[in-house]
Amino acid sequence: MNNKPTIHDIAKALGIDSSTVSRALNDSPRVTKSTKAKILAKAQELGYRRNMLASNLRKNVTNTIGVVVPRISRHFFSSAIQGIEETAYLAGYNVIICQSLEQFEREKKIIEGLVANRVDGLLVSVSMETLNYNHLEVAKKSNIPLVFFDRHCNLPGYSSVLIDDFKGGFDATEHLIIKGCRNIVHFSGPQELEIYKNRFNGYKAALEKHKIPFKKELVITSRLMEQDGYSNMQNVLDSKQTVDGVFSANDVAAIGAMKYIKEQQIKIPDEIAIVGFSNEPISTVIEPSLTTIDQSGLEIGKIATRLLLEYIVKKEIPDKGQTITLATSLIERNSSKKT
Amino acid sequence: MNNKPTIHDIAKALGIDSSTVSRALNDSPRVTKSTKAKILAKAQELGYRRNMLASNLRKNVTNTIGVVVPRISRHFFSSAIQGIEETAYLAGYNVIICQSLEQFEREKKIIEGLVANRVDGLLVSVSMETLNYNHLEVAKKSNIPLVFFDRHCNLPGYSSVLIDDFKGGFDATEHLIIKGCRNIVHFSGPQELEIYKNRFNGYKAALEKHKIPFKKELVITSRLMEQDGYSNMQNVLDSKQTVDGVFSANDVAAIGAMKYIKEQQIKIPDEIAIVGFSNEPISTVIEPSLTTIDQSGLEIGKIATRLLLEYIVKKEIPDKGQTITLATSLIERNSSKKT
DNA sequence: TATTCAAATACAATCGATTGTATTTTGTTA
DNA sequence: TAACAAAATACAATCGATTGTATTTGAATA
Repeated sequence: MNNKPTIHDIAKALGIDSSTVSRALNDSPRVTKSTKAKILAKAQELGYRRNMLASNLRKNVTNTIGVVVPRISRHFFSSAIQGIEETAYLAGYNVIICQSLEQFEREKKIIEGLVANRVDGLLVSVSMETLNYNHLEVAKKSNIPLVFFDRHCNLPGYSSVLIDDFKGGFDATEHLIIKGCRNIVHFSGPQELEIYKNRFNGYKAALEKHKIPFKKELVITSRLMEQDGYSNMQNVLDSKQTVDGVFSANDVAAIGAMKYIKEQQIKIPDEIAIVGFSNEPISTVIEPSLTTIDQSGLEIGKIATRLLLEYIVKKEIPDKGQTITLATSLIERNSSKKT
Repeated sequence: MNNKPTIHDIAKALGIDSSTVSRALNDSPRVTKSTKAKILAKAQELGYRRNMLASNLRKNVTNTIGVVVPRISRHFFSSAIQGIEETAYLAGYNVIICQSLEQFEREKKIIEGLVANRVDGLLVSVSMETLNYNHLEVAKKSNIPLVFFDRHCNLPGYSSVLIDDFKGGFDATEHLIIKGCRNIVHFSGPQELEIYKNRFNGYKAALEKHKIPFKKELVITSRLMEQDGYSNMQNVLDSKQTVDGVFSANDVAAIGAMKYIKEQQIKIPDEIAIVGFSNEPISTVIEPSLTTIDQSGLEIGKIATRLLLEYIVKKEIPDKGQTITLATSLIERNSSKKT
């Protein structure tokens, strides 16, 4: 009772060979229907469960995809995970979800662990601290295909599924300009991450298009937590800059900024209009509701998984990766609804 | 290049036996320092990574804990996961996170998968659809210890780490009563789940203590999504009931209700006061901010993991489980701040 | 009934690491 | 230097399932 039954226990109980049991449990045509029935009944009776460790070791496949995201609690990532799971399960794959919590060391350990556990593929959205890519090369050396989604590394030989951050940043900024803003603060994230660089470039391009001079003192870089948005806003207002608009590279920091602005009795959007990025559910709850850039996590997850599964099935990692870019859309709400 | 190096490759390259390599890589005292150094260097050179499948199969241990939650995007669960991960990593265990999305079938498949992959233990918070516990018994039959957290099943032989839902429900309701409410609606969840039953019982007990007659038409059961809160509120107001308070068994439904109430230009808290449950971050963002019951996900995760690790280390599943109940606290915010 | 061939099943190696036991090597002592 | 204990290493079985090959079984045909 203590030890879990194996195919050998079933074989012994029926006086047959374990290979036949294995084939029966895998519904092989090499076993006759009647013995299959006997084996299945005995398996049921003994409460047999296949030991996937042994099976995977022998088959050198795990039917498992490892997913690494910065934080599962972010709506964007949890919907990406949902897209990943849906697609993976349909293809018969399991998914292991891991969060780096934006820490490089954790990310590194996680990837080493997933590689040691021989996942068949990896879907990665890197942390804000990831400047060095050796831990990712480990996967490649182990012949494990890796697809980036959303937050990628600019490395040759990897595929990525991204959203059009440049366009998103551009649209957000231009929206504020059209609403009449001329002094637009931008909250950006670590510039090592392509997504923040691109959103920032979109911001600059929109200013340029509308002949508004770029002022670097209006760009504040942080890790974009709620507290960062709050204190960034405080700093920029304390510095006596003229500010009539804020484009934050994520919603969470935008909400932090709004909390500070509201405390100061400054009117949103009339005195300062605000646009966020990601369309977190919280952006519909805050008052005024937050204008933001929508990015479909579900879709990015599905597409990235499909791409990864292609590589897994073909058993080959392409020499140069492909990049798929998904469109974003601006969702106008009250935080920018100037007349 | 195609195949990953094994201990045998290292052994062959150095002209020694693979058992020595294995011992060296595990830092066994049975291997001399100089050979250890040679082996480590060669392992490094070949890019060796231990195959955990083989190792785990042989050792009959995976150093992995499986976690099943309804939804990773809920703040309470993502902080519980953080507590679980912290505790587990310190003890040298990995964590596999899975979400049932409140679906029984998914939960069943997930648990079967985790059992087949021979996790060393399970931490489970059941879905709203879980009425039947056979899939959980499977774990016990496989000698895998299982600890419930937050949402448990009333099964003998399992340990649980819970919060004091009765007290939480009682406090929430009494708080509304003290604020002067006499017609308090309660949004409850599926009664099969102990947590909702207990919150409901707390609600009834508070009414009773204050001699307010219980009216069953003021209790509405749903799955407590935001949309449910919205339509529950609509229904109860349309039915022309007198309502001056709402105690929702979670924050998300409370927020749905608030959206409807605000649309109807009814004043919160003066005409209707509201209390939620869970202290989701969103409850500080909505206006008025939501009074709620705080439950520490981090703590519940840590304690449940410690308990599970005890069972894993002792290699025994106790005949009768223990139940640990954590205190809750009411956080008063503006949605109930009547004068 | 003997022969043949296909279907069903058994045998045995294998996946990669671990570990108890056996053997060899090393260093120490007489 | 021979003898011996201790240290270092080699041998071989094992974890549980899979799978190519070999053998047996059984049915059909001559």
